[in-house]
Amino acid sequence: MSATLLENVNTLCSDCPVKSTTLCATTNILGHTELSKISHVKTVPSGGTVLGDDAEASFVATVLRGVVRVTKSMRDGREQIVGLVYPGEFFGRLFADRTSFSYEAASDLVLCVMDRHGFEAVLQRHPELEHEIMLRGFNDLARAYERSMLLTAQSTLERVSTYLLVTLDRREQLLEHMSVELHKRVSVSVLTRRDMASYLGTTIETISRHVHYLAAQGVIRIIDASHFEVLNHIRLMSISGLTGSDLAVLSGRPPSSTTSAINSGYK
Amino acid sequence: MSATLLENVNTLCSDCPVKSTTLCATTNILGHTELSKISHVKTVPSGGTVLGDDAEASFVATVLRGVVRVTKSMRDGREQIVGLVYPGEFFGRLFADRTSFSYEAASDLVLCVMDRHGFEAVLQRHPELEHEIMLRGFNDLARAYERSMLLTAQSTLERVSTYLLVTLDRREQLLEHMSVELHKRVSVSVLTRRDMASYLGTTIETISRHVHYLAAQGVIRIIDASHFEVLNHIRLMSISGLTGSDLAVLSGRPPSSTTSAINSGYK
DNA sequence: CGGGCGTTTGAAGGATGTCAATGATAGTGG
DNA sequence: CCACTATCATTGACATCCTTCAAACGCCCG
Repeated sequence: MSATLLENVNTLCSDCPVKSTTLCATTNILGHTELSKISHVKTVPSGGTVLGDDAEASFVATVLRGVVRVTKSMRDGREQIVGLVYPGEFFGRLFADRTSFSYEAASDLVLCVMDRHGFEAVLQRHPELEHEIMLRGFNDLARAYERSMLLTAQSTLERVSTYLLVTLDRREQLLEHMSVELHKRVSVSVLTRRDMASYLGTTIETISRHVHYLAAQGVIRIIDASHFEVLNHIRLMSISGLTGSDLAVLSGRPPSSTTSAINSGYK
Repeated sequence: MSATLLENVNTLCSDCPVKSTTLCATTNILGHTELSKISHVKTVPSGGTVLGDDAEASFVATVLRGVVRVTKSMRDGREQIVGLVYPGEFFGRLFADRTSFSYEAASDLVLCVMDRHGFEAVLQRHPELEHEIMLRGFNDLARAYERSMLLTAQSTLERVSTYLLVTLDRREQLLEHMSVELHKRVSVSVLTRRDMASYLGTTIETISRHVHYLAAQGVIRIIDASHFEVLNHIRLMSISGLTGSDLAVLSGRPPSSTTSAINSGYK
């Protein structure tokens, strides 16, 4: 694990790497102050558990750096990744005492952790924040529905293609925010093959085969096991079978969230 | 279609068949009055479209009778049921101009329809209602995650078993509310085989085979194509591979929603 | 240099989809 | 009232995608 990422983490909100996309950006100074009072920065090394399954839901958090995997286990031990949480996104179980899923570090994590009860109290005083939480929940739901289709209607090759497109999209979103233009068109998977397989509902062998098939077709170029240059974006989209708006939902770019109109009512 | 179900529908809230489990039950007289002003009863015959995909999200609704199927289509025409909405539950796309999914009548429907903008306005004036909408969204999300696991980690036999258990549970919930004790342990599928297949991510042939396999094992008794008596509940649960709380989530029985504590803050 | 982990590659087997034909049921019109 | 037709469900034979099992390879780190 790259220890450098977890060292010397700045805990000032003004230096927050995702401040423009978090909940904090949707409230006023007062709400912001209240939130900062109950939050603190926490790091979790890759593979670590943030919140176990059926554990006390004592806190919620925003991801500052890294990716959280949300998993669900069956009685016999089979485990399945049901969702991923990317930087700027919020996760945790609100208004319930116990978690229904396990939250784990898919990579080295930097989190902005908030006490759950404290957070719920802030929500009560700030309807605009609760509104934002609700909207984010709707987006999560749309993404989950999209994934339902992905996991059943799509073949494994289509799923792998979709995954490459989503990671590419997410990477470009991050670069946009950081105002950097280099290394575009490169899809970066923070997940190990094992996690990819679990997330896509298949096996590491099948993924390996499909990735190499796409490379043989000239659609992508394999840089290393987790970096892929997308050579033919159109073709990759065509193979994935998805529409642009499908991918937007999966990449966390809400297609037409007309939240501003209603939001203004709260100010 | 059974036309009788859609005839002479009573439009009085006091006669609402699901009044104890709807949103309406979570607000005060004032909110209730506001809601009733913007709502009206609407019937849709089985197979009809309630809201098309990428249509104007002009209204939202509560299901009074019947089941709504939420579907998503791919470019090439493949269609997938991503969710079902049962009586007492709410559906629709809030705070967005266009739907991302298609909502269709899986059976004859009686809906309590509300103008979307009007409903959003009521939510603004009644935080306790928006809070309830949010909680229901969280439950929907948990159910969608549960389904992600179901559709990938589980075999088709396990999925069929799960479906039978869920329909049994939902039926018993309905009977509870209606204070009737007859025909317990009978699983009733309102879905056609085609819809079942789409919902479970498999084919009608596979479902047919598994249902008959379960009957041959003495786990269920096939009454007709849509009615199944569950003879060995323990065994069926064991075959499904799920835990009791997994099934609770899928059946719409939230395991431990401690909403009362926070809700009291609003009153 | 050696061990362990992650990935790749190959071969074989199985679960499930596909194709096809028959049977059951309900609604329709004569 | 009864054939007639359409839709749905069942059943069988076959095809195939994908998993499983197995082994080799590469790479990082001790």
